[in-house]
Amino acid sequence: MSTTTRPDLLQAALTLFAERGFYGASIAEISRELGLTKQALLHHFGTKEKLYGDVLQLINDQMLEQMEALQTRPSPPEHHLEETIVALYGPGPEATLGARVIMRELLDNVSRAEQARSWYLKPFLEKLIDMARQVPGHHSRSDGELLAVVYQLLGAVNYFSLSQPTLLQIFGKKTLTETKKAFPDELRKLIRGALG
Amino acid sequence: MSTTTRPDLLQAALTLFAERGFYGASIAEISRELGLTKQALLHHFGTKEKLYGDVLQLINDQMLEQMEALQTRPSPPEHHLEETIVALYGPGPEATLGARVIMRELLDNVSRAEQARSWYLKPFLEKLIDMARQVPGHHSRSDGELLAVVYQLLGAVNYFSLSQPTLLQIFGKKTLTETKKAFPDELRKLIRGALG
DNA sequence: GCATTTACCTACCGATCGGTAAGGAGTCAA
DNA sequence: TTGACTCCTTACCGATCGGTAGGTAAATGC
Repeated sequence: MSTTTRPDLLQAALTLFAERGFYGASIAEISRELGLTKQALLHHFGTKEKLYGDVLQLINDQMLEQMEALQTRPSPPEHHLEETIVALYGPGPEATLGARVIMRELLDNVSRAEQARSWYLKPFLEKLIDMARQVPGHHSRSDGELLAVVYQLLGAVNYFSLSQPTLLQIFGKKTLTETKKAFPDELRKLIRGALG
Repeated sequence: MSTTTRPDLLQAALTLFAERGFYGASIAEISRELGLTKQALLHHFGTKEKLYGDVLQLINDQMLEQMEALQTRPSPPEHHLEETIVALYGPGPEATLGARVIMRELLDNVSRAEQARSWYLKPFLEKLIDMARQVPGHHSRSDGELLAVVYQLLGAVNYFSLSQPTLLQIFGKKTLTETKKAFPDELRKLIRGALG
């Protein structure tokens, strides 16, 4: 097995799935990105669905890796969750590629046949729920209640990240720069409000 | 022009665009939903792009209508924004159809050629920014800063709404019921935290 | 040194995509 | 009665979709 082709194809697939979605990105285009034919891609991944599954797996691994990197520095639990959420806010476009794919997956797997893929997200969400339960005053809350808290925080940070290109078109560079600058501080205020 | 066909087609298109996205929903399937041929649909709307534009227009009209309905009851400004955000939280699946299409539009118009459609969202966002500025302590803040606040609140409510089908698969009915029950109260706590 | 596997290719498949052409059935006004 | 218009049809079109079949050339294993 070539040591570079497969990861390169995975990265190209991640980018195109993020930009155009599962239906909008064709395997011909993904492979063309590297000067290959779609049959080279099918040789490595079998089907488009399997390629997509591998992309989701890659994103999941990267997210968990990032979370564990943060966990090495010990800190009070409420800070820990706050830092984890804030860390999800990557202002650059390439930082949000994974978030875009996940958002599309959340939207799509309602209708697509194979739905088992949503389970890729479970470890990540459970880790966040555990973190929330460590916060003073939340020890005895149920998973469901904590999921509400966690998901609102996830939405607050992710929704904006995904919308940045569109917001740039609507409001222009100057306003969006102000927004990006104000975002982390506002986000921390919001997190503390939500955690009581 | 038939008075029922066109709105029916629009509604079917809205549903399918919400479920499968612009690329995933074909005009053949949309029209088949109503027992017509795709040529009947093309007769009414010309092209798929135009149909999609009309769907966005419909969603925009409905959202502004809902906002104006809330505005009739006078209330202190911080309550007004809070109620507007909370009202966006519709637990049912059909209530979030518009939000799904908008989310897909936010994701897609990065790559699609015609980007002018994102302007459909501008009046809605500007109205929210105005509301935020009425809140005590926020009178002198810039549009960009207020956009950060508003967008975090939008994300907090919308991200969960869109994710409900997936969360049901991951966590099961019992946990999700807890989450839905806890959601509005947590949301209000979060909003008050964000607005200081 | 020979067999197998890997990594790609060209050629092709049926299905479906968005869209065009042309016309039929019904309504309505002149 | 005729012409115009609306609504919707069948019959296509070229392009592209995901995927299969079969082969080649190079690397790898024994």
